[in-house]
Amino acid sequence: MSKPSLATTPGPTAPPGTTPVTSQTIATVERAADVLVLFARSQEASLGVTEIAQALSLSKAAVHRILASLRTRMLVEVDEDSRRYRLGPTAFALGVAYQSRIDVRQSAAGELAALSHETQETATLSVLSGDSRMYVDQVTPHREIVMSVPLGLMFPLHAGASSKAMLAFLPENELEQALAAPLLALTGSTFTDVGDLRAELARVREQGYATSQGERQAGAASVAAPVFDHEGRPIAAISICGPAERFGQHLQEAVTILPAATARVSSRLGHSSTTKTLTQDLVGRR
Amino acid sequence: MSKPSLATTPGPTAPPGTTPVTSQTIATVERAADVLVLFARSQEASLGVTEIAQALSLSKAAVHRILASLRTRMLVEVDEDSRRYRLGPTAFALGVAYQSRIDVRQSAAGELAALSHETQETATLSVLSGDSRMYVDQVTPHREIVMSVPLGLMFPLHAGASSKAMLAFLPENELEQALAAPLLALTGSTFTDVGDLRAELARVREQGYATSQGERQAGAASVAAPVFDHEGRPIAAISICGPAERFGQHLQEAVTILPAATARVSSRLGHSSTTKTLTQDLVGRR
DNA sequence: TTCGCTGTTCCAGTGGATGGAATGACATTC
DNA sequence: GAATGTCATTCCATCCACTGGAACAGCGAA
Repeated sequence: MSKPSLATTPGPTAPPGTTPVTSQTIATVERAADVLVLFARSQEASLGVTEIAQALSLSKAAVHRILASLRTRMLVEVDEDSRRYRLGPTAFALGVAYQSRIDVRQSAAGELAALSHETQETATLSVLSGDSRMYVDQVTPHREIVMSVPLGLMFPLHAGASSKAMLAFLPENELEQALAAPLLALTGSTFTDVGDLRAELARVREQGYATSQGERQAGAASVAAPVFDHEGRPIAAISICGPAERFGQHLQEAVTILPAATARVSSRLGHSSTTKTLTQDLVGRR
Repeated sequence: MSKPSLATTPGPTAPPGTTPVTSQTIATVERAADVLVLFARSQEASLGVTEIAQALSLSKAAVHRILASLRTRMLVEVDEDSRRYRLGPTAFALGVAYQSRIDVRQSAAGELAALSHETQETATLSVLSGDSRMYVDQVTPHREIVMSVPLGLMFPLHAGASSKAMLAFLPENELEQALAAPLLALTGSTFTDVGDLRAELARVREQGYATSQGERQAGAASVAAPVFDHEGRPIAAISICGPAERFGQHLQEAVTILPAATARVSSRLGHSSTTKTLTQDLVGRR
């Protein structure tokens, strides 16, 4: 037993992401975090104590104490009448704080607006986090039928143009880790065979961008290119997306302006041409 | 000793708001919440363990364990190189979830856009939470010089038009509680005398709206009116605000359209004319 | 009323969080 | 390149505070 026992209770909620997190953790804090995550994920506007306790396999007493604690910091609020709980203003403050800190969002905001304007389709920004990605911004064009993506939700890295754009440029070990998990089908077009996906990722590396026809969302088409940080790691992706019936044939046109836009964002984040060679090495790999 | 000892350690971070929260709480969870709140409040993009430990008077070991725990749920992230921590994507997800739940935001969005368009000034939405308020939305006009308010930050209830609009219609006991605390001056124009403020609140109740000339923010002028929920409680306020030198003289013009807008939002939230009589009772009070 | 369902509080027992000190990992300085 | 300072991280025995089952309370429905 050389490795220290990782105290973490292997609860129902998914463990680590890319980083193993070997450090000692506090079970109570993780439980409290699970409660918050449950509020974020749940479709319900408010949750009851019993409901939460069942969903997380905790005792009602424990959930009640956690909610009382979160309440003192206004992370959750209680409806005095129905005795049901909902997220509090501090949750909003955390979201605003996160947005203002991630500089990729500021760096990309202008490009999103320009891309959306030029293509008259929706431009989105996703960030990589662990083994998932999340939309953090979008700009929709002024027209009747537009595509709108859900902000703040996690999506797997094997489905959709933005996902593949980042996945393709991940370091070998992280890529393998991502491909190790079963490839769940979100739609009928999602890659579910690892071999097919590997071939697709090789294409993405050669081209520098990825396309998708309804892989994540049926009826949607998109092009996406990765954004690199100062170390040459893919940390975000910008996509242009729209309804498949009208945008499906115009993906190639969007490709002419997209990689230039992501390159500008990358360079603003300190991604130099020297680090770029690092990504060039990946092109040949299978 | 009829009252059970409330276990909560009376830490440096502010305790309860309006609701006493007598329930038993978990000190560890409150500490973890304090860490998150610190991230939200801090201007720094990232924080170190020692920094956090000092700010919250906790041991480095405790802070480290808390961060490790929050990390497993991606509420915070680590920069592997600098070993400094920052908010993680789950923080963003919580913010988005909060936004999508508070229906006052949806109900008011259209009104904000219309008000901003008509006045060519900034329209804002604040929500009441405990003994503070927070901006949750704003619409700025398309012109060179515009006023922009900070979303997600807490402000006291005695300064600014939005604050006074809500404070004036609070139930007696909550109003007294709010007035019990010392009235800190945010600018030279902030009400710091309780008597003056009471007289001002009586005016607000008669008029149905509040005005401010630089009470919260020097150089800003604003008009605000309250939004009521189905129980007749003031839960939010809509304001129109702009730079004092050009908007200061036009407050009265904005008043003609603002109360109608807030009334529409209130009624959308179930505020009927019968409950309105409840607020009428307040008008006479001193 | 009685039932069944909530959320909340109580309690004693013990498992786990605690903090001081030791260690490791970098930078920065001499 | 050794030495110093400053971080983050880990270790460990102590003891406190979190735990969960059960009892209680409050509500609406039958």
